[in-house]
Amino acid sequence: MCQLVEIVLPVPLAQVFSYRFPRQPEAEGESLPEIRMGDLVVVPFGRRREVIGMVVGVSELAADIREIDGVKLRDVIRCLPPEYRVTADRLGLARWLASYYALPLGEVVPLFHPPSPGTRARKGGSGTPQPEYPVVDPENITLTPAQQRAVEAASKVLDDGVFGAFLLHGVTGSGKTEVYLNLISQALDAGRGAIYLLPEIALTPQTLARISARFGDRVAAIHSGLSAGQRCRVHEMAARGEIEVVVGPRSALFAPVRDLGVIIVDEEHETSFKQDEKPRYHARHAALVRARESRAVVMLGSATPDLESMVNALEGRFQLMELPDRMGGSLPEVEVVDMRGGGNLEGFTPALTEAMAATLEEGRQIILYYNRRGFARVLQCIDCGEVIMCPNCDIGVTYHLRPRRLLCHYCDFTRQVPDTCPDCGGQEFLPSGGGTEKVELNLQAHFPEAKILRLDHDTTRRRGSHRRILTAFARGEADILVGTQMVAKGHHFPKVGLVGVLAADDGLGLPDYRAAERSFQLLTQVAGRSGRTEAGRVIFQTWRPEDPVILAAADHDYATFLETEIPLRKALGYPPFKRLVRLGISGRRLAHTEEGARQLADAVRATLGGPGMDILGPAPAVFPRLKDRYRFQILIKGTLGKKKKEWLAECLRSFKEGFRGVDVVHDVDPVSMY
DNA sequence: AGCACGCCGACT
DNA sequence: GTCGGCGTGCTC
Repeated sequence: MCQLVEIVLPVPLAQVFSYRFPRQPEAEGESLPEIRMGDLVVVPFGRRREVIGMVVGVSELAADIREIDGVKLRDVIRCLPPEYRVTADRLGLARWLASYYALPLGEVVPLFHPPSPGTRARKGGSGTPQPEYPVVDPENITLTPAQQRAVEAASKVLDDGVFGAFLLHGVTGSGKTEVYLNLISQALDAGRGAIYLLPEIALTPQTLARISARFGDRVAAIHSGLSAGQRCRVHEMAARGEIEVVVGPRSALFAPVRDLGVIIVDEEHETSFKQDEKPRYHARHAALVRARESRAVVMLGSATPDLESMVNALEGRFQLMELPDRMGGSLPEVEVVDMRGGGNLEGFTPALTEAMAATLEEGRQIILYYNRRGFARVLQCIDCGEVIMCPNCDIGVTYHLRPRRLLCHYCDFTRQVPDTCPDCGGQEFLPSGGGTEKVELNLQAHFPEAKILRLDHDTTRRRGSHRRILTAFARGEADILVGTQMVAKGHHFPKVGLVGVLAADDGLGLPDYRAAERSFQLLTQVAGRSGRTEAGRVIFQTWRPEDPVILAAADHDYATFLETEIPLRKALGYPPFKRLVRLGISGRRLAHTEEGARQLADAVRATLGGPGMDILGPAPAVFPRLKDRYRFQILIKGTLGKKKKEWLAECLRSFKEGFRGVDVVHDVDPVSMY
C-alpha cells in the first residue's frame, strides 16, 4: 500500500507537486506515523537531490501506480519528525503570508523550519542553548500603577481566551520590559506559551540574562550565534512543550510554541522586522495574524511607535497603554543648535564643543551620532569638479582613510585613490562631505586626552566586534563613542552625560515617504541614551532648526509629531491610509529594462487599475544603476484585497514568462523605497 | 529558486 | 585552443 501526497515546494511556482509515499515497514516495535497535512517532507526535485516541502494533501494510492497524466511520480525520501509538522495554527499563518505577500504557498515554507533545507533534524545538539540563571521571584518586583494597568488590561483579554492587540507606548527607561515579563508570567500561569520578538540588535546578553533570570529553563533564545543543531533543539523542545517561551528576532515568530497565549513585539517600530529578501514579510503584521489564529494577546511596545501602529490604536483596533514616566529620572533636555552662519569648526558648533569639554571635565561619557561612514562622502576634482564614481553604480565612491581607498557603499567596489582625475587629468582632489572616520579624527584633535571609540560598519566587520566596542564603552573604557545608527540602539550606558547629533536634519531629505518618521524615531532614540542615571544633555546640531520633526524630537513630543505627520500621509495617500506595493525592475540593458518596466506598468494598470488604485511609474529607481544593473520602479497605491493580490501574482508571473532579460521583484508594504 | 545545458568573448 | 559569462528551460 502506498499514499499519494500533494506537496508545495520553495520555488516561485504556484503549483502543487505529487509524490508517492511508500509505507515501508520501519524499525520493529515503532508504529509508523501517518503522513499528514502540514508535515515537512524531503523530496527529490528536478536535478536537486533533497528539497524540503510541505504536505497539503494526502490520499490513498495503489502501489503499482507510478505515473499520473503522463508525469512520473517520484518518491518522498523521508518525512521530518512530528516536531517539525506545521501545526494547524501556523498553517493558517502560512496561508495568510502567501496570500498577503502574493507568493506561492511553498515559498513561505522555509520560514517554518529551523535552518537550511537538507539539514538533518538530528537529536542532541551541543548542550543547552544558554547558561542557567537563578530564577527571580516575581513577587519581589513592584510595578508602577501605569505598568500595572497595562498588565491587567492585557491579562484580562488573555483570561478571556480571545485575540487582543495592545500598543505599549513608553519612553526609554519607562519599564516596558517589566510589563512584558509580567504578561508572559500570566500566560505561563494559565498554562500557555509565549513568543518574545526583539530586533536582532537588541538581543544583548543583558536582555537575555534578564529574561532567563525570570523564566529559567522554561525559556530559550534563538539568535544568530546558534548552530543549526541548537536551533533544531530549541524548535523540538518548543514543539514538545519543554520550552514555553521563545525569545528571538523576527524568525522566532514561527517557533512551534504550544498553546500560544502571548506575543511580545518589542521595539515594534524597528524596520528590521521586515525581511528584506524573499519572502518579504513583516513580523509585526504576521504576529497579529498568528495571535488571531491562536486567540492570543499581542503586545507591541515602543518609545516611538510606528505611525501605522499608532493609527491602529487611535482607530480602536489596538488598545493603547501609556507609560509616560521614566523610572528614576526624567528625560534629558535637548538643545537645538543652529549650524547656519558659520562659526563651526570641523563640523562642531561652539555650543557642542563647549558641552563636550564640560562633560569630559565631569568625567562623564559622550555619544556622537553621524549617519555616514568613511572619511569623505566623495572625492571631487578641484579642476573639473567631477566626483570619482563607482563604475558599477552611478554613485560617487566614498573616501576611506584606514585603509586608504575608495569604496562604493552599494556594491563594495574598491579602488585605490588615483593620482590624477579620470575625467580631466587634474592633480588635486577635494574630500567633500564628512563621515564618522573624519569625525573621529577631528575629535581626537580637539580632545587629545580623550579615549575615543568608533562604531560603524567598518569597525564592526569582524565577528563580535560590535558587542566588544559597546561593552568597552559601557565599562567606561572610553570617553567618547562616535558612530552611525548603531550608537542609537542596544546598550544601556549609565555614565553618558551628553549625546550630540552632528546633523539632525540629515535623513529628512531622503526620497522616502517615511523619512520624517524615521528621523523622529532615530533622534528620539539617540536622545534617550543620555542621562540614564543622572541628568544628561543632548545637542541636535542642524541646518534646519525650525523643522517641526526636529523640534518634536527635541521636545520628546510624540503627539506633536503625529499631529504634523498624519495629515501629510492622508493628503498624499501614503500608508497607513493607503497601502503600497513596490515593483522593482532591473536589467543589464538600459533601453530593454525601461521597455520592460513600461510593459509591466501597462499590464498592472490593465489588471488592477480602477477607482481607488493608483499605479505610478515606471520611474527610474532612487538609485538608477546599482551593480551594473539599470533599475526602474512602479508603485501600486491602494488597497489590494485577496483577489487583487492573486491577480497581481498572476500578472507578474505572465510578465516574467513573456518578457525576458529583466528581473522583477515585488514588495508588499515596502519599508524602504530604494 | 536552483541547476544544467549551450552558445559566444578574452585569456593561460 | 578552453574557461566562463548569462540566456533558456525544467522541475511531480
